[in-house]
Amino acid sequence: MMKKKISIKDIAKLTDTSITTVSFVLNGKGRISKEISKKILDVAQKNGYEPNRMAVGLRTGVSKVIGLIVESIGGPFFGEMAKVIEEEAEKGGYRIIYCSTNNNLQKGKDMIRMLSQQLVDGYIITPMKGLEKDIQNLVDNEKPVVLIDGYFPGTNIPHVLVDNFASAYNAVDCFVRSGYKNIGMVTADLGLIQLNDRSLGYKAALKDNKLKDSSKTVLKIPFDMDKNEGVEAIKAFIEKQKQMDAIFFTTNYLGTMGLQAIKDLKLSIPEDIAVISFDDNEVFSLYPPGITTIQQPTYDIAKSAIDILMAQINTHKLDASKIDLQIPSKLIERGSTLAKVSA
Amino acid sequence: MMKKKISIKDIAKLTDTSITTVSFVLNGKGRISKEISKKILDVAQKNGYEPNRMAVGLRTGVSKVIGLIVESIGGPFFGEMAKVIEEEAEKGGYRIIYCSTNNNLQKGKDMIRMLSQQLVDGYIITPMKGLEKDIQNLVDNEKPVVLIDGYFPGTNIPHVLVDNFASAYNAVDCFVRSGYKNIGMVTADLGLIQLNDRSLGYKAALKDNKLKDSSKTVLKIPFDMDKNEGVEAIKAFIEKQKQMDAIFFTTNYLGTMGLQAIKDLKLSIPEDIAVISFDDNEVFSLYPPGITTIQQPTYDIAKSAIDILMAQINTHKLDASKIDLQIPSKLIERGSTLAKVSA
DNA sequence: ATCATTTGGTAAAACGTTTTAATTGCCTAC
DNA sequence: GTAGGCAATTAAAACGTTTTACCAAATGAT
Repeated sequence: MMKKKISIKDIAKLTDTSITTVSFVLNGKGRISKEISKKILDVAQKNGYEPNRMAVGLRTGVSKVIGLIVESIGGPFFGEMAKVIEEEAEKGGYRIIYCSTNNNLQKGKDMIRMLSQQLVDGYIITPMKGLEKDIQNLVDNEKPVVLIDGYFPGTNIPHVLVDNFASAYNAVDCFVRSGYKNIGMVTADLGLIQLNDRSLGYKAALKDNKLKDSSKTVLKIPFDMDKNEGVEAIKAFIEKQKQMDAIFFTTNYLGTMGLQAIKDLKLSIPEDIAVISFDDNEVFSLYPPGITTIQQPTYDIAKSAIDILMAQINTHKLDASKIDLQIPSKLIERGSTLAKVSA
Repeated sequence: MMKKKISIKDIAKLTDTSITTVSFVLNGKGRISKEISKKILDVAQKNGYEPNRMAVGLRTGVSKVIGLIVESIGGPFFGEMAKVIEEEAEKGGYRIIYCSTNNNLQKGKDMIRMLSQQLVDGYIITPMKGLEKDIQNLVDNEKPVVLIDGYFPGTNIPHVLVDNFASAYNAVDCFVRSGYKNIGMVTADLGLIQLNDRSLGYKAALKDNKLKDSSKTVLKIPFDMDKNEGVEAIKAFIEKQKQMDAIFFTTNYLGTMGLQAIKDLKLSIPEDIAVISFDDNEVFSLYPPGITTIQQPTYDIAKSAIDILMAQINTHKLDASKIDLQIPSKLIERGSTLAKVSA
């Protein structure tokens, strides 16, 4: 059965022309007469000719593949992104090769090294601490790169992400508008700039609202803590901060851990404690009384990222080094931040 | 800056040997003396030599890439799978190129066609109606293929999936054990064999338990219905079936729609209605009182799939056509199926 | 009529590898 | 000492494209 793939050479033979002619016709390059063109196109069509990407890649140095390196595709945030990126890339004839690092630095380095074996034409990467050198190296070698969801302060690598500072600021503002005054925060210890920006936004908002900004109101979950331990830590935190009437979770997974903790403590939302979490997801919309969240504009982020990458790929001399896109988020207000009734 | 990639030819020049010698040493093939080997290895190492995958691919016809075609990587089920597959593939030096079809048949066909341009060495595909021909074609051309999450009845394509029949059967059994007798089902109209198997399991269990099996107790949500419409449909269904005291949702997304519907109707779980859903996820564990779910063994499925694929790739003559792996699921019992108290 | 230009087409090199078959020198056996 | 065998190395072909440079014939200008 195994019908051999047909090559440009076969087509040349079949149409009594030369390899060059066929290549020209197929790529619309040289000047070939209508008749011959038609004949070649017909034969190619009929035999289902598809160019051998390896050969093209070898000859041209272009793979038509872009590398997507994310922390974990499992999350609700990246799944959505991946979809958009893939869809958009496909329009330009590009495919996505996907790798996840699971926050493992060595794995990240390995992935970059592997992909750089003239395998991909560009990169979309969620940066992690320690990868600066490797990524900068790509940029220096004139490989198109776009960072999403984070960036490296002080470097010139284009990036697009949500406006973390403003988002966190707005969250606190929302609490304040509803009458909450003792606002705690739970964040993670991943060394990620985006989390840091969220912390800064939180602190700035507290300050602007003349609320107490004690380091006591902040809990940092170590990056290697598992889910159960995390829940316990949050429970302890809540019990210790008796006066706290609102909590801001800086990531989606912290938010669900927080809900578990609050449930375990048999506290009610928002009467005992109001809640806002980063990253909207199904849990938050469904969980009674509905959890107020900061919805990241995943579509916009992904779209912008791939657009910028494509622009770099297509026009070689584009200077993308100054691109710093911070996209506003949307605060989805739900029951967990209803106005406080009494004191 | 742009340092040219070093090639095997460069190494040959640098070490005063031939291209062949270098290739042999690097691949541990020919018989080359220790000294020369060492010299070559050293130079290669020092210059960070990496083989050009395109060239290797062209010459050998092996791309070291496998294609993963799924319905949507967004879902909780596939995100997890993708991770395992990627991890496992990497051990064999393979990378994953990923595409999603969004249940669009043409897109599925296109993806297969694109990937087959000698781009990938094997496929892991979640099958959809209408793709039989295209996939069978791959198999006929001796491309390794493994289907996950579904299969084509009557064809000889290896597949691995959860035991849908038994899983649904167990769900009904669980209801019965807890005293529920009027058990409805909500499923989708996607033409997927796995959903069909779940329906069969449900019906068989009803029959074995001598419960009424009326087509009235089954709701089929059309595949093109959006979320809100779906919720409304489920609400109407519940209101109409007054005597119904338990519902089985055949997929994860139907389950969350169902929760929304039940919430809207202000019914309480499990007093007014007991619930089981396919596909465990965070919502179900968190949503009070905890929703009983059928947890798919994602790890096992993914691991088996990639293992079978690798086996096919590595030993060309493996006959995988008879592989039909149905892996048991795990019923996670939570509050939504607590024993019924009275009648 | 002659030279320049355009038009339609092709030969051949190159991309970086793998692999087959050949070459050289050396050793062993008779 | 010569035929055969083995060890170490390499030349060259091939994978399927793209592209440069060239060629022949036809057209146009003088």
